[in-house]
Amino acid sequence: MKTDRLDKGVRERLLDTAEVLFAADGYDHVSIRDITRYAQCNLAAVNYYFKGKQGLYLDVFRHHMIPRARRIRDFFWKRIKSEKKTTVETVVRALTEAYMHGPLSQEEVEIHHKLMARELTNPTKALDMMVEDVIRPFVAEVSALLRPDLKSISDEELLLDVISVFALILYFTFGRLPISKVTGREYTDKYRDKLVEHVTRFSLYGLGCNIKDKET
Amino acid sequence: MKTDRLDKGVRERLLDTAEVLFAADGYDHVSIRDITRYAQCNLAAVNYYFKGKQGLYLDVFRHHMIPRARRIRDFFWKRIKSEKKTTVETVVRALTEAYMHGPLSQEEVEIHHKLMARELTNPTKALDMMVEDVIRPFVAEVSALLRPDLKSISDEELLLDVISVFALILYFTFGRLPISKVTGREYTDKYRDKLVEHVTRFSLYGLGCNIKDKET
DNA sequence: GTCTATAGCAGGATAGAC
DNA sequence: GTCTATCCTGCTATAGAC
Repeated sequence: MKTDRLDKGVRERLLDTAEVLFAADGYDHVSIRDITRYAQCNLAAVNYYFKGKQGLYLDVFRHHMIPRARRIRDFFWKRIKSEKKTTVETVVRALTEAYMHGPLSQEEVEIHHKLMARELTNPTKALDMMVEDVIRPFVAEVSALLRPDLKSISDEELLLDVISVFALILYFTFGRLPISKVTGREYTDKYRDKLVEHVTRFSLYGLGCNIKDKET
Repeated sequence: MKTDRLDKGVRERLLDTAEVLFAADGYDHVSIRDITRYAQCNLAAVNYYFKGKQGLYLDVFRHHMIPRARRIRDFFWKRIKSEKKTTVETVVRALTEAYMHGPLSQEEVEIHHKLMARELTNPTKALDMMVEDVIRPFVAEVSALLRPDLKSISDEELLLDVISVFALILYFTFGRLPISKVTGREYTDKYRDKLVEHVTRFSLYGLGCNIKDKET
């Protein structure tokens, strides 16, 4: 995200900068004075382009967050379609890796989840957008994929199962802070690999399936 | 928490009120003007008793959050000690119910998790206090309880397993908002029972153990 | 101990020059 | 389209009367 180059146009620079700052410090702690200073443009530009701070915030979701979430989804689907056969294991693994080793840079993952986490605790219109445009459809698609292999459970149970898998993935991705505090381990690349394995295994067992042994 | 009665003393009223308001709207959105108005005391009282807004916030954690978390822990232990034999199932179930059907009123659960969720995304000194005083010891205790039944895995795996169980419990407790949006169901008592069953089952399977059938 | 009044600052928004 | 200057509101914190 260090692409706030001056050749990008004020509008884009504002979106880039605002996203980084909002993620880092939260909506309230960031002033439009901060944003315009970092974006190297004038204070009034925010009002000119986005009709105010709130408008800028929503446009960050419209133009960055939603497309980025779609990239995770596309990555997942490409993976699924490349498999000969979709089993519970391939689905869960593809999902975990789409988040943890997917199309997003580490920096983007960080930003994305910080903003999402903030929305969960301070819900605004942006959360509704994410739920409607990305989360709900994605959950539905994953549920449909798993349906054939989990015949014995109800639709409602299936939904809760899928949510649980997402919960684990999200928790281990965005909860790095307390997790690091409790485990005493930094999120190095190596540790992230370990977490991917852990989440995949735990989810698979959780779904009631046995995972085939697989060299890590 | 509607116990902000005038006979409680200004100090206690301020702690009660501040907790409710901070949980509902977040530290930044709540002014000491709001707090003192609701607590029916003077604006200057916050500075007099707590040396400022931040001091009040930290004292909410010291005097409400930490003791409350300890109550969950105590509830869990009482339950464990009443069992003839501690199995993985009894531990997981006791843990889930301590959070979801435990010693806290629904209102307290709400407040507690909102404040914790806010700390996770906006970490302050309060999070360190919670981790050191409550979370880390509790995780260690649960790990020790499970150790005998999960001999085959390393300490590190065990820790991740325990964190995963907590992750599910916390997600389904504090993540009610997006979950309701996705499932389209309100968190009624009946639905909460269902969630307890789901979390317990998913965790047990996740830990690699088979759950005995049990009438729901 | 409790209150009023106010200092002192920072923020969002906007009017209007260029 | 871009910028400066400014308005207005709201905040925390404190000084000092009672």
